[in-house]
Amino acid sequence: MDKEKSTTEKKPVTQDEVLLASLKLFSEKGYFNTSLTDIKDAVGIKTTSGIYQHFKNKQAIADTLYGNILDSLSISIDDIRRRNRKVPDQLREIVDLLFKLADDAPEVIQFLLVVNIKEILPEQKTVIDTAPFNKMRRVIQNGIKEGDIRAMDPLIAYSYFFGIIKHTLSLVLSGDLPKDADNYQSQAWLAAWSSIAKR
Amino acid sequence: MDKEKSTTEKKPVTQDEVLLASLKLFSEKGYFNTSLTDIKDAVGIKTTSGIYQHFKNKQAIADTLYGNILDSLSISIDDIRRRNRKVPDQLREIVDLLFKLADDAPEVIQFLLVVNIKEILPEQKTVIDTAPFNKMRRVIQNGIKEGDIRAMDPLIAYSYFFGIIKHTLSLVLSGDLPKDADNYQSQAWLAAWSSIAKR
DNA sequence: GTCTATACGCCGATAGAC
DNA sequence: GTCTATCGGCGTATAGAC
Repeated sequence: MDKEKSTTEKKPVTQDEVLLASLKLFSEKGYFNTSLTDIKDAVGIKTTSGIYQHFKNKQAIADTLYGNILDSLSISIDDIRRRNRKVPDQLREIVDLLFKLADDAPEVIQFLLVVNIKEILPEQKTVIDTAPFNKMRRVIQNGIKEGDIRAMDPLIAYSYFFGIIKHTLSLVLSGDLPKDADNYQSQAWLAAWSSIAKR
Repeated sequence: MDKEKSTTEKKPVTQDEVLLASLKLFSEKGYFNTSLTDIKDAVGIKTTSGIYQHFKNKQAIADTLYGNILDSLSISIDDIRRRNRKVPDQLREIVDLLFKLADDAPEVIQFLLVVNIKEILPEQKTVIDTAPFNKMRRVIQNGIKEGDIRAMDPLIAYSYFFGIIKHTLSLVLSGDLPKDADNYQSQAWLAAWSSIAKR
């Protein structure tokens, strides 16, 4: 369980190393099953003290982790919206992104979808009140206005569309769907889009 | 959910009282944010010792809670399948049940959907490997065989159908969708069913 | 920035009287 | 079955030397 580095390497532990190791552990075992001792081991230092150089406490790690992930997601979505004019294309690329992340950086998606942020950080905003998710809702709102998506409460549309996407990703991450996310993407996109598209 | 304990008994704390209080706390604050002290307070005894009369440890509480909920769900689904011959009707009634529970016993749905059982009980089966969920999958399999549902991997169909249902219920439970679950039911059912129905 | 050392609160859990 | 009392331990966090 402990990954020791028998090699003697100097380790200036950076903030990013701590974040990376924590993300991995949190997504594998859960926040509450991860102690600072675990993190310190994963990072390769002898005591937990080094961690406190970068973070006030354990919560702060989860907090910045969460913030970073949301920020990067937010930026990606901005980029997608800039590059695509039509709403269906925008949504399609967002789905692309999420499925690609599920294969390439599963910890990120795991953290986003499975970890219950309210339980860890009671003061944090609900996922749904964060920048990237607001942007997704705005995309959907535009889709309704432009007539690509059926007239309905945007939040409901969001719920259907991402319900299918998230649930599929969840089953992939848990291993219940055995292949890579990539294999389920186009089908899932179609189902999700059909559930809100004007017919 | 609970075994019938239909009385107004006096002081002695029953197993069901502990289960009920724990369910409430777990679904409100999360398993790890709930201490035995919290449970003992909720139950109205002075020390945690009483709890150990009924349960070996804290995990055992969550374990039997989980088992009870799954059992009762399983029984309900059996009942639904017995009363309805056609697959769409069966699914419709399952959705009925889940939405009704979300309004009448939100803790139960919260526990089922939001609580990550693997984090609490690493030895437990995935939700998807439990009796009630297997039965739901079997319903879907039948639907495919009988031609009501499109030909596809049953697990994928499950993912789409319940992705929409679960996500909608999640948003209701979190308060992001402001009204009672009841208000979103028929629309959600239609979207979920359309996502897998033969067209 | 990393170490040694240490503090200490909280929680889960047990023993034994009533 | 509930109480009093208590224990061990883990996990978080700090102080201060290097």
